[in-house]
Amino acid sequence: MARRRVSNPLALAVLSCLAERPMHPYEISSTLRERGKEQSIKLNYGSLYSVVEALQRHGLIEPRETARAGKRPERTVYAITQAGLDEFEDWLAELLSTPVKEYLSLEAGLAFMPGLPPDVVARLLGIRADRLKVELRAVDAMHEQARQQGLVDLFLIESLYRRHMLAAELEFVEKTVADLRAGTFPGVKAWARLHELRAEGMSLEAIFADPVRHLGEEGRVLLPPE
Amino acid sequence: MARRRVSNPLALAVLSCLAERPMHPYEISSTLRERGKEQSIKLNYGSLYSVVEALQRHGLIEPRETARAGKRPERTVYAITQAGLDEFEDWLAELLSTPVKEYLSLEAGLAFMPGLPPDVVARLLGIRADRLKVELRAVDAMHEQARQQGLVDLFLIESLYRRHMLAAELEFVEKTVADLRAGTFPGVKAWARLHELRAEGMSLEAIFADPVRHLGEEGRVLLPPE
DNA sequence: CGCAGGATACTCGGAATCGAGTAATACACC
DNA sequence: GGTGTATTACTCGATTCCGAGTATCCTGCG
Repeated sequence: MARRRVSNPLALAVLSCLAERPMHPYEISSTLRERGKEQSIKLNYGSLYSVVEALQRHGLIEPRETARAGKRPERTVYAITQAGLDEFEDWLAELLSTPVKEYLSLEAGLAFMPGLPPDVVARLLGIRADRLKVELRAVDAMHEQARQQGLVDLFLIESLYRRHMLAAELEFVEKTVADLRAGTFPGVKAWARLHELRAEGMSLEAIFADPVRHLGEEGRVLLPPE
Repeated sequence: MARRRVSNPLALAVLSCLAERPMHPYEISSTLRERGKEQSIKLNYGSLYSVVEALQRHGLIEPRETARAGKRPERTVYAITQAGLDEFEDWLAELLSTPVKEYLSLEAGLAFMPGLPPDVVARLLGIRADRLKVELRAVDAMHEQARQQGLVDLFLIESLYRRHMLAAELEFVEKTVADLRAGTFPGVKAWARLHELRAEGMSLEAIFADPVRHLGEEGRVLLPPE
């Protein structure tokens, strides 16, 4: 992703619009919004205009005409160049063929999960599960409506993917909550004990200094591997 | 996420380390790396030092001592404050309980998928599926090794989540490839025809002007809803 | 006819990001 | 004792991001 001349995904959206026909920046943003693409690509004005400028600088698009209606700010209409078309296809091919490491917010949360006691984590993840269900219902309602308007899957595919991933996350969260609640989550006893001691005023440093003594055999997992 | 004083997730990682004991920035980075957290949180030096400075500015951490060994650059050791501990717990709770809209790169790719012909897309997604399988095997090997070293799920949870999501993505990609190959993907005929016409030199604008004529009945989906 | 409210069309500058570069020390090995 | 490579520990500034703010125009309604 880093080696692309213009790396903001919004640039791909701009190229995609201009591959259809010349437009001015604001028209691009309206078109994307109308088609629901702003669900898949972060769209904000600041980025749009700087991305358009960068695309022009690199010869991927070029200004076609600058019309001025009345005292409005002038609108510059851009057209895609051959280099831009090539870049669009190449970029799209890369996006489809090559997984990139994404930093999901839940992954960050889970990475530091032991920082809260297990019963609290179970409660919080339970809340997340409820919210995911709400989101899933909203996506389903949207699909229902889109289908009634005659839209085929071809134009909903990114949303279907989104739904699939939401459902997968829900599955994982619910399984984790169940394990925590049932006490079958490996290491949960030492984890709970650690937070009890902390609540009694013991410092993490003191607990880590001799985990087996403070947390029992399960505390052994805190010792360095060697 | 926007209302947090320091919004870079790396700040959460810093707080998490300092909740254990005071450290200097470089030590934080080594600790995170050692524990594999840099898989879940983007860690680079530039961000680390600016995040530490921001945390200090907001009173979430404070400098404890600045040691200088020889002519080395001085190392400032930071400790977490009570405000920092509160922020850590609150942030963690939010991450666990509240889904946020993430912009996945495949979602962007799928959103503009019709920009390439269906057979090409099928091939590209096939490549992606292969790469996902490679990644899954790598994750599995890592887990195998971690378990042999006595690590419990508690410290692998973020990686287990990652694996779960990778598997879900693979499932979606394989299903889509199968539908495309079988020709059962809704709208695929018009989509393929559109790229044939383009290859013959017809412009997208011309095709969109009268989709039903150029693409047959299936082309109707390109007409505006009304 | 006047005017509120929405759509159109951007601008701006402060904040965040990033990774290459630097510079000192430690350690191994010949 | 010299040399080369790895590790420690950061710095810097060029880019990128972003969203609140601004200014104009259109439209319908009383």
